[in-house]
Formats: sequence, structure tokens, C-alpha cells
Amino acid sequence: MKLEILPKSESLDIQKTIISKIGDLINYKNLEPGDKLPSERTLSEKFGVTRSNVRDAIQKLELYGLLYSIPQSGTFVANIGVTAMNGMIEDILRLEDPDFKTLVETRILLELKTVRLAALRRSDEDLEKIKSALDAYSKKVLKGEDAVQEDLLFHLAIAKASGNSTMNNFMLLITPKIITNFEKYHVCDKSLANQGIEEHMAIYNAIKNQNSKLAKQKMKEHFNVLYQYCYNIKMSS
Amino acid sequence: MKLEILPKSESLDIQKTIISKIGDLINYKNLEPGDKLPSERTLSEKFGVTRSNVRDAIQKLELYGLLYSIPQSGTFVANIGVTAMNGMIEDILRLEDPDFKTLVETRILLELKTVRLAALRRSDEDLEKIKSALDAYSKKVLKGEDAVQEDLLFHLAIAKASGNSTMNNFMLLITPKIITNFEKYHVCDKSLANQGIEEHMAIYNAIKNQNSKLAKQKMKEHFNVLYQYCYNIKMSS
DNA sequence: AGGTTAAAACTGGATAACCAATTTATAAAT
DNA sequence: ATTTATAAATTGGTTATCCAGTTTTAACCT
Repeated sequence: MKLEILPKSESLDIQKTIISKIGDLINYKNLEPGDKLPSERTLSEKFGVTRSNVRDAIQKLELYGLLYSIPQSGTFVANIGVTAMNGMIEDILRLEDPDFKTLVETRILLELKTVRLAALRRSDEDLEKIKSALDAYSKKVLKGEDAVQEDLLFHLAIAKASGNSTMNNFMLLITPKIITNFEKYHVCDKSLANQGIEEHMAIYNAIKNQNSKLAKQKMKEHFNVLYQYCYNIKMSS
Repeated sequence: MKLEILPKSESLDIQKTIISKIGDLINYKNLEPGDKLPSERTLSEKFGVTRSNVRDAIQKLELYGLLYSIPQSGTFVANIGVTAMNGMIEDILRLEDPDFKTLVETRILLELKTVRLAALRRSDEDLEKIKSALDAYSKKVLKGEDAVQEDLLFHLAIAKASGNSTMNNFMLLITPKIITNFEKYHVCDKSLANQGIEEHMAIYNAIKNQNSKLAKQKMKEHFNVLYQYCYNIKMSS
């Protein structure tokens, strides 16, 4: 039996290499906003990788707003100069994977804001949807069943009512990751569920009455008993 | 000359359609966490689309943590039940594109937090990088040149020093979009630049002295003169 | 020379063929 | 009948080919 060194997500490493080399190229050729990059074929040949790899790397840089592609024309550097380009590529390459702690920290930040905005901006339709999410949650809890999913949807309904699509998007991105971690650590059991109903209702009522300050306050309390608890468990393990 | 109805990002629409149909399928087949989806080939055939489209749709659902793929095995529903799955797919489909206003709103929220965390957690190395970003900014401004990029990098250095990779990632995602919008609207000219140096220095000093409260205060002031201004311009136009 | 046009080359994206690993089905052995 | 061994079929991922616009080049005409 031969001991082999595992590639360990080799594709991610070569993607980072390509991104780095694209950055070098932009520097070397002094490419400015609007200038065209070499074609995907040329880059794949020059870097000694497959064209798919190049495409994936470009796609990622597009996501961060550093490049943009025009279908049958080419890929161009976005409206960002070489200095910012260098710094951002550096940051992107060194960006570490999100861990549980930072996810929770970010979620709390976002939710304390979205609940406030939701209280200020919610339409009647928004309110109805929050209400139905709350009802579904309460119903499940009162039956003694697990209501993690309904809890999630209640919070997402608030994010939606905030009228801020960016925050809403971010909430959609991080919340599921938190939920799955929750279940993995078996941290938040159903013992707090009944308390959860009261807290959810308090939040809902504050939003209904458009009392933004109270809404934020109630959300804060909600997190105090729930997440602070999980937080500590996680830290001590 | 024939007037033709433009497809108008047809590929995005069919991706949404596919995502919706995948959701329906999960409902119809009562697929639970860990269950396997039909193969990409089967889905492409069943939906009458190309396999690439299916792959893209799956990739997006993976990004939001609803599915996960195992290389030569299949695609599986993540550790999220059908209720949450339905709600999230609904949200993802109805998610509207981020506009300038929500981007700024989110950036302010994030920066007021990251600057506070940076003051609390920054290492000496972090501080050095913030300092060098500040120096580069000041140098450019004093030469009377445009310093948008250096400004950007200063703020990103703070985000990095916050020690929260999730917030750092979000900052990387939204900041370039804001910058390009800025230049598009020609809103923040160089007249405020000298004031900008002072404000940046105040923020830096607060972080250096690990005075988190002051750091947040100074960042708030920084936004008051800069972004509040842009905000109003944007709204009245 | 300058401007016009057509054709060749190039581009990102779509499609199809292929691959290695996995899973399932089948056969063989006890 | 159960277990094991083996082969066939299936899987997501990779590579190669093709396509429809775009861009450049070159030829042509005035």
C-alpha cells in the first residue's frame, strides 16, 4: 500500500495561482480600467492550465467586481485602477474561510439592523408574511416538534421586510451555514422553545407597531439567550 | 429594419426556472436532508434545458448552502428540511439586485462594526498595514491627485484587521461596486480630500490606541461628511 | 491617400465527447 | 441463503469541439 500525498483541494490552489498571475499580468502590462485582458485561450496556454480553470478564476474576479466579460468580445478590467486591483487581489487570496464565530457575529450585526429597518419600512404585505412565519413557528413548537426551519424563515422574513436587498442577500448566505452548524454541535435544544415564541412575538409586535427601537431591543434579547449561549459552548469546546 | 424583442438576460431567467423546478422536485419527491437528487443529465432532460444550465443552477444553490455535490456520486440536499428549503428558494428567486442605496447602507453598517473590532483585536502587523495604507492615501492627496483607490484600501485594511473573515469578505464584495458607482455619479470630488486625511488619521489613531468607542465615533463622522452627502445627491436626482 | 466593404481571425459561451471514481447489479463460492 | 468478487452502468467533473457575434485585417474602389 502506497502512501500518497493528497492533492487537498488542488483545484482551489490552482485557482488562487491563476488569480495571482492575472494580477501580475495586469501590473506587468500596466492594464488600466477598460483595457482588455488576453483571451482565455491565451491565458490558459501561458499559465499552463486548462481553459476551464481560467474561466473559473475570471468568474471569481467578476464576482468581486474586478473584471467583467462581454460575450463575444473579451474580458476587461473593471473601473478600478492597478493599485486597488493589487490590494484587492491580495485580500481575496488571503481571505480565510468563514468560521462559526464570525458567522454568528455577522448575523447578529445584520439582524439588529434589519429588524430596525423592517420596523421602519415594512409594508402590510411584509407584515403578513412575518406573521404567517411566526404562526408556523409557534404551531410547530406547541406541538413539541423541532422548529429550527420555521425559526429560520421567521428571521429571513424580517430581513426581506427590511427593504435592503444587500443585507437580505447576506442573510440568505450565512443563515443556512449557521443552522447546519447548530445542528452539528447539538447546542440549541428545544428547552428554550417556549421562551422563543414569546420573544418572536415581541419582535413581531414591535415591527407591527413600527417601533424600531423596541424591535431592535427585543431582537437583542432574543440573541442574548440563544446565541450567547451557543457562543460560549463553542468557545469552551 | 425589424424590431425584435430582446432576450434580456435569458440565461438568468432559465436559471431561475431551473432553481424553481428543482425546488418543486424536492417537494414532490419529499426529499429530505442527505437524499440524492436525480443526476444532472436526468434533470437537464426532464427540464428540457442543457446540462450546463443545470450545473449553474446547482452551483448557485450550493452557494446558498441548500445543496452539495460529491464528485463521482451525486448532488444531495443539504442539512435543511423541505420547509426551510421552500422558503429559501422562494427568497432567492425573488431577491432583487443590490442598488446603490442598499450598498451604502450596508457598507456603513459593516464599517462601523469592523472599525470597532479592529480597535479591539488588531495585531501589530495589522496596524502596520493600516498605517502604510494611510500613508499612501495621504501622499496621493497631498500631491493633489485622485486617491479613491488608496481610500478604498485603507478601509479594506481595517476590515481585515477586524479578524472577522465573513465581514471582510462582505466588504470586499460591496466596496468595489460602491466605488464604481461613485465615479459614475461624479459625486465625491477632491474638495473634501484634505479633510479626509484628518479623518483617516483620527480613525487610525483610535485603532492604534485600541479605543474602540472612539474609532467607531470617528468612522461615523467620516461617513457623515462623505456618504451622507452622496446619499442625498443620489436621492434627489 | 482615404474611405468602404468584405472576408478572415478571434472572442466568450454553448454543446458534445470523454474520464475516473463510485455505485449498483450480477455472478460465483461457501 | 449469505457473502464475496467482479463487471456493467451511472455519476460529477474535465477536456475538446463547435457556434454566433465581434474585431481586426486586407483588399478594393474612388
